[in-house]
Amino acid sequence: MKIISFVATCHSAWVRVYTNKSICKPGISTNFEKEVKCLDDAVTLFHQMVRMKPLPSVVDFSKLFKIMIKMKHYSAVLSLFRQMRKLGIPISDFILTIMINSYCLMYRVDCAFSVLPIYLKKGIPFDVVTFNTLLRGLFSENKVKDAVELFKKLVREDICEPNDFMYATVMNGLSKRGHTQKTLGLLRLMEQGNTEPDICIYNIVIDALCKDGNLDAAINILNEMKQKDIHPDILTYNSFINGLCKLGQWEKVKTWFSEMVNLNIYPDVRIFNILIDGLCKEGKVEDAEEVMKHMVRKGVEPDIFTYNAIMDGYCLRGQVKRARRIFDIMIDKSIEPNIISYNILINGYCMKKEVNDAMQLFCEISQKGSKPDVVTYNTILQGLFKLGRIGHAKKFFAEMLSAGFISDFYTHGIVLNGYFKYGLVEEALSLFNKLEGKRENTDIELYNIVINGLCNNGKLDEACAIFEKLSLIGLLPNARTYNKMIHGFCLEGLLDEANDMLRKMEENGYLPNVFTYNVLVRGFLRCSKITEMTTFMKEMTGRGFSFDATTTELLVNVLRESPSILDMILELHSKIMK
DNA sequence: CTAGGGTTAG
Repeated sequence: MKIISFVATCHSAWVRVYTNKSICKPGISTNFEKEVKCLDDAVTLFHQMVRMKPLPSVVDFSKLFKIMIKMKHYSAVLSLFRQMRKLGIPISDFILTIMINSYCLMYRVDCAFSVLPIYLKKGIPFDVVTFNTLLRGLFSENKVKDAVELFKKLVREDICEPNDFMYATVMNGLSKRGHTQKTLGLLRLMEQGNTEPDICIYNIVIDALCKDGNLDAAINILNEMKQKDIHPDILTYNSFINGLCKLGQWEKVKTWFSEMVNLNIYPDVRIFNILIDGLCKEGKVEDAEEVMKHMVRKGVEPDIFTYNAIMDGYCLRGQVKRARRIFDIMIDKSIEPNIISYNILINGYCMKKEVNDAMQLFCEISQKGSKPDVVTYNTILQGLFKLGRIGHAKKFFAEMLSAGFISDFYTHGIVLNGYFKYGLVEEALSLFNKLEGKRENTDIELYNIVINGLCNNGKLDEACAIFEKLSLIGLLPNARTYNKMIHGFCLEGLLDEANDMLRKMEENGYLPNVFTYNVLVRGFLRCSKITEMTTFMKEMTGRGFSFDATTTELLVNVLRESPSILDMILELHSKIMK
């Protein structure tokens, strides 16, 4: 059954159960929310409030600040807070937490810590919320080490007893930054302590495992949770369905979707978006559009995520014109495109080498009230390098920096790769040296690019020197690093050295993969070392790897010259085919 | 009135 008819069936089942229930939002209506529409309103209200006699309570000030934070006027909140203190208006622990949070939301966790002395001065005790807010701030600036240290300190020195909120903050911070095992460790720690993990905690762990593609482990956690009589909710299903979509396991997606509906969990726009995005990434954009029509019929309105996913789906298939039509439809439905919508289309144009259209759209962004971001620049840079428009690319990179954008890891990768690809070794190394000087050289992938670039430009010695330097910087080579080095040795016909590198790779726990074998086979092939080549080919096919296009082409050429290896090739071929 | 979990682009 197709996904769409399946979704439809599930949905009708749900609608039968729920049609009579009305969904009511909890009413958080305050007078403020209606009155305060912009920053000016908030400031005006604040000045009215401080003149009132008697003064409004600290709760009212908190409410006002909360609204301002919602409107993202963080620095204004801080400035009003300073005025409050100057006027001698009493403050509370709530207000102080709001200040800490404002700093954190501005990515100024250092300033957030400087609020702590005010607690001491006013005799307000720290509580678990104070530290929890600070932990969130640390994570949001990717200061994982500091966050973990603070958390450990709180526990070790008995400064505050972590509650479920704090565990959730730390676990979410860790899991979102790839530390799935540490997240799992904290779950186990909780189970030993006084705080019982709740559905939120389990969802964090399950989501991390699903994102890693480790669905089996996620299911184990789900079963543990069920044994404690904690039931999965829509977010749990979200994680599983997302994980299954990414693995392309559509049959299982159906099973989980139907299970969810049978539990009377109503699919919302987010879970439909996951489904739609999964279908689009797999090239099934028509199915995705069907799902979208279905959700509209059921009263779930598509949002910007829905449209962006479908646009990306068409772009990935090279149908930028259709993507553009979706873009226009979205605007007709009064959904304002965001920078991601533009980036998707720009990427679509760049993939088709239509960089002029991409540039035109780039110019439209600011006219339409949006702002380009680093992704926009990276996408266009990549497009320019792809077309070999080096001069334009250099100019665009310079423009990006002078416009105040901070180049990121992707930018550096794109520019370095581009320079090396067109033989601009000097420029590449000059940029690389700058990055090393700014200590922006903490990612092994950056080194992989440089090693690869040097090898491809006949500078094997310099590549070796950089490879040797890795341990000094404290970076561990990964499988790609070894592959690039092996590739470099093979290019120079240094097959013994390539073999040594392969040994090192295995010693450090990396099994040769499909790239390693292809590179080695090509290396031996080029040097007509047929016996060695045969050994690798057998090992390779034995592990289920096949030859890529470049290797196949080389093989065909070699066959013309030495037909004697034909038998062996046919034998290996039949092994791969079965 | 302060804090926690799910979807998009390079």
